[in-house]
Amino acid sequence: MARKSLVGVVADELLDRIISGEFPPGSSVPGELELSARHDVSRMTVREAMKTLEAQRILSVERGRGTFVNPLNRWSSLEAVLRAASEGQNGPAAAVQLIELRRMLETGACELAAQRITDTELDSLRDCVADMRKAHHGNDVVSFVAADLAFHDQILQASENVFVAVLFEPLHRVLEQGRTETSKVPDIQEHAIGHHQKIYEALAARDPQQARNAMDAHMQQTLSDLRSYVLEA
Amino acid sequence: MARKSLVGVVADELLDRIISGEFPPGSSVPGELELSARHDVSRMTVREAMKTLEAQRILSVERGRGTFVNPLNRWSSLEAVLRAASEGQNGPAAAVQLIELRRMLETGACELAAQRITDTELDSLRDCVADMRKAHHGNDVVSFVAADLAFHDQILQASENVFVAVLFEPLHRVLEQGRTETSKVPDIQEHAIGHHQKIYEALAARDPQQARNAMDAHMQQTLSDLRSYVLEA
DNA sequence: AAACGACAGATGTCTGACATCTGACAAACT
DNA sequence: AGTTTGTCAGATGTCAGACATCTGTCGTTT
Repeated sequence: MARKSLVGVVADELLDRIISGEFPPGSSVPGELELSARHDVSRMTVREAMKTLEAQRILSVERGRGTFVNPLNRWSSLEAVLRAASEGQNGPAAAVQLIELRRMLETGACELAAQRITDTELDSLRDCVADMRKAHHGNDVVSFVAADLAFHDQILQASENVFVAVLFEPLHRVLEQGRTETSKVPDIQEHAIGHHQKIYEALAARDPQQARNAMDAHMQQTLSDLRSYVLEA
Repeated sequence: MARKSLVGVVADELLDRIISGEFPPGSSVPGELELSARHDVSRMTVREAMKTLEAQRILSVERGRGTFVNPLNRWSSLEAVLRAASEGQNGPAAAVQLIELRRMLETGACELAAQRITDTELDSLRDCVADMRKAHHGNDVVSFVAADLAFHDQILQASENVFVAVLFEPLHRVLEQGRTETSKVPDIQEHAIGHHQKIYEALAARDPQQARNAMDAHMQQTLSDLRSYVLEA
């Protein structure tokens, strides 16, 4: 079961203690010796755990002084920030903020893609929509989600902006599960197909503004889907 | 002078070798023993360097098999991706893509901020613009840039979206230097003041669409400033 | 031909030691 | 008194060597 390395466990536990507020930003975390005693591991293991948190800018290690917690806005790990932001009753608020972020990136990428997309990529998009239709009629949720993701991935790639793709990747992972849930509802599937179709048409027309608006409508729909899904839960 | 730790040096060198194409995505990097011999450091030092790269999803370590390079789109470090994307003659293209990304985030944040900004935050924005004017008349480039950055930071904060702030932070660092350069030109300063004024007015009116457009105009201006700056260099 | 076992090579972890940096306090010097 | 300097505790940085455990491979056995 526990397939994680000791380093990962220690890093996770330490991050949990940080997120729980035990070590607020600016304060110092216990020394390596103390942590190695607490978790019953060697000092090297603690050091490697610290290094992973330091690489994510969650901790700042200062030689001779100690190790300190950085303020949240310095963290470079979306996942860690998500964990921190979802603490307590902030889960729904964090989810909304994630969708807002996704909206910015996807609408922006879509606008760029309209100016740069190739015919081959357009064909690929058309195929994705066709796959979504087929999966919809066949009640194949897994294939539906796969085609949905492929569609958005293709647009990201067509935007020819590496950085957008990089920033979007962690979002991809985080939003994946929720997507599968909402995609189970047939009505939502139909909505999605319609929106994707319109996005495709706008891209085929190579009209940046229209592409942006089409994607924006899709995102708004997703947000409202999420709201109703979260409310009933 | 060399104030970096050995771990940092090893990690940097290894990342350089990866970026240079010596270890393409999917391939394996040399084993810990080989690297420790090459860099004349202990195995622990190499391991900690690897851990920093692994935490940034640049490497995937698989026990018993080896350590492998992830494809670029899996990397989670904007800075590392920037280094990779700027290789060779791709520097200008990467810079343009960065601005595109910044445009997405800032226009999006500005749109959100228009719906959520407080009177206190509006006052702060007004002060920033005033500071920019003062610095402009006094030929104080440093103060000008500081007020400029404070203005954008304030909007980010008013958007009340933690994730946008997190994603933007590395951009902040990367774009800082270039900003100081372009801000030296008086004409560009005047343009910036005008744009900031309009952004402020749109936010004060709490009009999301207008705020978005005002920020977008500012970003377009910045992009064209960059183009002319890059072209002449 | 399939199953098993030995083996090489890779990462995971531990132990203990020494080096070096920082901050603080006390002794020594002006 | 005020400043400098020395020393020390505590923190991180690095090293060396050892053993554990996982993976893929290659013979050997059945």
